[in-house]
Amino acid sequence: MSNGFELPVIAEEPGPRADASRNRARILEAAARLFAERGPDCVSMDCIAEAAGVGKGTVFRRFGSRAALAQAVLSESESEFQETIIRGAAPLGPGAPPCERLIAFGEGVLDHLDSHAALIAAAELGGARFSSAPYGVYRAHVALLLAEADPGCDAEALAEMLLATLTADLFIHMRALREIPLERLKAGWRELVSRVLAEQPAGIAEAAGASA
Amino acid sequence: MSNGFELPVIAEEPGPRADASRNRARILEAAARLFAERGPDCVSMDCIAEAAGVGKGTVFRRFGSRAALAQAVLSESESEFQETIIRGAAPLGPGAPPCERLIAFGEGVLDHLDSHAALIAAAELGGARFSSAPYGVYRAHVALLLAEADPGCDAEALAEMLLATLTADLFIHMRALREIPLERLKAGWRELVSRVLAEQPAGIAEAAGASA
DNA sequence: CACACAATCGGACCGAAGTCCGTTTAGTAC
DNA sequence: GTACTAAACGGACTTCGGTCCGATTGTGTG
Repeated sequence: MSNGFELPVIAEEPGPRADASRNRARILEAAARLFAERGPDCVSMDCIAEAAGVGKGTVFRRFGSRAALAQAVLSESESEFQETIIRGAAPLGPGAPPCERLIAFGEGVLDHLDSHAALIAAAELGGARFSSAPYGVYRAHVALLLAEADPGCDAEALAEMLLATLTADLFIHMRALREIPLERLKAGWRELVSRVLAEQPAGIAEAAGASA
Repeated sequence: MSNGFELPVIAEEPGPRADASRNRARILEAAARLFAERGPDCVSMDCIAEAAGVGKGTVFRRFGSRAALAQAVLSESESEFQETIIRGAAPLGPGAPPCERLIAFGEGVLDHLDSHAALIAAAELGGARFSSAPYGVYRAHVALLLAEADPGCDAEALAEMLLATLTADLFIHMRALREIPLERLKAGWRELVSRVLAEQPAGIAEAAGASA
């Protein structure tokens, strides 16, 4: 590989080729613009490829699928939100009691959905939701808060169930089809979380569990 | 339309043509068989049409979409379950207190998912879940039980949120990907419902709601 | 600068859902 | 039995997500 006189080659990361990263940026830009202009449902992948000035194969090689492209378009606002959760001010960030943080978290997600519902729905298509990076972060965050607030509960399962109430599909159904205003959804979330984390009269689940 | 001597034509319901209903039955039979044999994800609509001995156009004219066909295949076991909920024995049917009925309902849905997850997932594709007949029944049922157990709550919103924890997508994710056993999912549901319907220390949601 | 090679490109291609429309047929009236 | 019509039929067609592979090009080397 090298003789004694050259600089040692330390796992030289090749780095992406110039045209590759340029095309990646072009595609993201075109996708973001078209999604915003016409709505994600009215933009095909061919269309994005053409607008970006690349072949369709390139779009799929870079992003793998339509859902993944939508996730990539969202990733900026997404990391911003995650940053606020992890290092931001209370009650969203650390400092507030877990119940309040959980409430603030759900309200934050609902706000996020309110601005990008269609795009987030596209990013969650076909089970992509569960394998996405943000979902992993959310799951860990909610489970941690639950465990902190009530060490006796099944935080893993409850976290996943609580997150199920914050999907884009349900949000769109509630807002558009059933015409429930955003504020009522937030109130519903507060109600749900408050009840889940209220002090439990001992042994309720066990007593009712007889129906199994 | 008629002279005075003929029998009056009283909004004569035409009824379906013989070939139409025969084809409908054939398609349902073929779809049920193929879905069961190969799994819903490995059966195309062309394939079902061929197996039923009809053209693809006929399949779509009868059922409208893949999701709707899956719903039709499920409808028998579905109505059975609904019958049990409405007129069956307690705690699933009437007679038990609402909290226990709600727990039994969720456990019943989870059992249903355990036997038909893939097919139910196919039936819920693309927002079809919310517009399906069963979802309407479930929503009304859960909202009624919630209102009965706690007249002060937002039963509509809570019902929709609780149902969100019983989707096929989440079930498949929890069972297959995260390897959570059925019994733990049921325990999670019991825990969730018990907490939501436990006696509320007054004013929790309002106190916490300051984070909005 | 010429070369080599690996990474990238791009568009032809594929399978599947859903639509369209010319053709066929069940049911009815005579 | 014949004629008529509304309904149903069926398969060609369109669109779209995703794959494949031969052509192209960026980049490091001598």
